[in-house]
Amino acid sequence: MVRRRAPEKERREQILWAAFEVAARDGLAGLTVRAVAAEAQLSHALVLFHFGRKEHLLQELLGWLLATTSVFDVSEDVVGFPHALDRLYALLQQEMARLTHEPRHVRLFFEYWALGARHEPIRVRISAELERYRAAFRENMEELLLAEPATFAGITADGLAAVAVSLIQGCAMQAMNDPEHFDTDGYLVAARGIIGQLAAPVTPMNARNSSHS
Amino acid sequence: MVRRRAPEKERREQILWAAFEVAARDGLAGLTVRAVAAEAQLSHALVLFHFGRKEHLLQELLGWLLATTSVFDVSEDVVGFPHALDRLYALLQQEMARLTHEPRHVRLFFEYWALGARHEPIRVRISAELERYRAAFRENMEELLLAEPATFAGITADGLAAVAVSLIQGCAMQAMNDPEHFDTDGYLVAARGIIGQLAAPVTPMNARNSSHS
DNA sequence: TTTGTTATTGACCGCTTGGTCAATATAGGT
DNA sequence: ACCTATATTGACCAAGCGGTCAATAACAAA
Repeated sequence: MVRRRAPEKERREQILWAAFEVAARDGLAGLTVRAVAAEAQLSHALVLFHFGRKEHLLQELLGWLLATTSVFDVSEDVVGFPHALDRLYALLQQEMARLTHEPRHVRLFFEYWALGARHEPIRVRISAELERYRAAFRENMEELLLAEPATFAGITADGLAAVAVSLIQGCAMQAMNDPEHFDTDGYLVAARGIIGQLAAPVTPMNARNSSHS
Repeated sequence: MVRRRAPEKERREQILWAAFEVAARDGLAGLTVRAVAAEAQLSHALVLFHFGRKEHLLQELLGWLLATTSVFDVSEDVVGFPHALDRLYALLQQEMARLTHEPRHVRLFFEYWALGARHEPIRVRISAELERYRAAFRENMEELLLAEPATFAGITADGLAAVAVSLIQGCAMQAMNDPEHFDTDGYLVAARGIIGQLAAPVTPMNARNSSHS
């Protein structure tokens, strides 16, 4: 009926946003060309005109998701802390906060992860993103390892970074589908406590054996 | 063509197994009534005859998955160790091994988790399973907390159990889609190292400050 | 105004899906 | 052998899917 022409770039962004809305609401299973078109109030033929195939839309939505998600703005808030341990705390807390502020992005990421099992190009991109995620922690972990080489004999920075990523992913999985029953604060405290044991500077005050012997 | 009558229970199990094969191969998106029927070499009408609706098949497959998956046979191998920490090690290692021995079960569980976001009855069952999973660790964690209450001030057994579950889930997510690039052993060593810092019996040999001062 | 390019649409196609149903073959009790 | 139960099937249906295409409206350039 009412037709308004729009430049290609603008339309594509509009359609991608609509695709995200649909995927966030109905899951990737509900991401149909027609549903996206309805969300954007366009004809479904126009969506295919701009993206060629649904497959392209699916892949570009993943690109949009990875680009849009505010991953690891490590810069300002985190860098301030002098100690590596404090930066790790801040990093973890920041990521936990992101899980609760952008749950739809995180959830969609998990869905793409599952899709990646049977879809190689998507699997590759998801793996790369996870690797990028670990890399953001690795630097920090190397500092921790250097501080106390004897304690961490045999442990690699990669291993520790992977563990850090697990802490975030695992919290997301347990909390997202059951937010009122899962104690996110208790989780954060426990995670922080564990990390604290990792590399707390050894002084008489917090030395472990002060409570024994 | 060749028709053989089978008692209801037998047929249902046959169909459920076929459903698992299909879901493991093609994902829940590929779990169609017809695909299951083809896998079981039956007509698709027969599948609907025994399960009524696809919805029922989907739910019963989840039940089958949770029942079949060899979760937490804590009994024999683990109970043997006298120290809580060793039992925790064994538990973690056992679960890690399960991830690699039953990857299809684990992957399907993740897919049900994602589906649970828009499907309440499934979400409820998944949440319950995760809770059950945490409970298996909680008992162990309480022992650790009792051993050194000062070190873990403010930390709850629930929080620690959730962290333990995260270690397993996170490892699965990072490793499953990228097994040759992810260092599972390094992960396990790191996780074990972290836990070791948690509550290792304090002796001159492994006391942390032995490398300092 | 005319012309040419392109964004947009509705109609259409072939295919797959979940689900129903009458017809039929099978087994067990008598 | 007959009869009743039910397990099993192929045919059918409406709905929704991705994708194609000719027709058309909007816009910029001439």
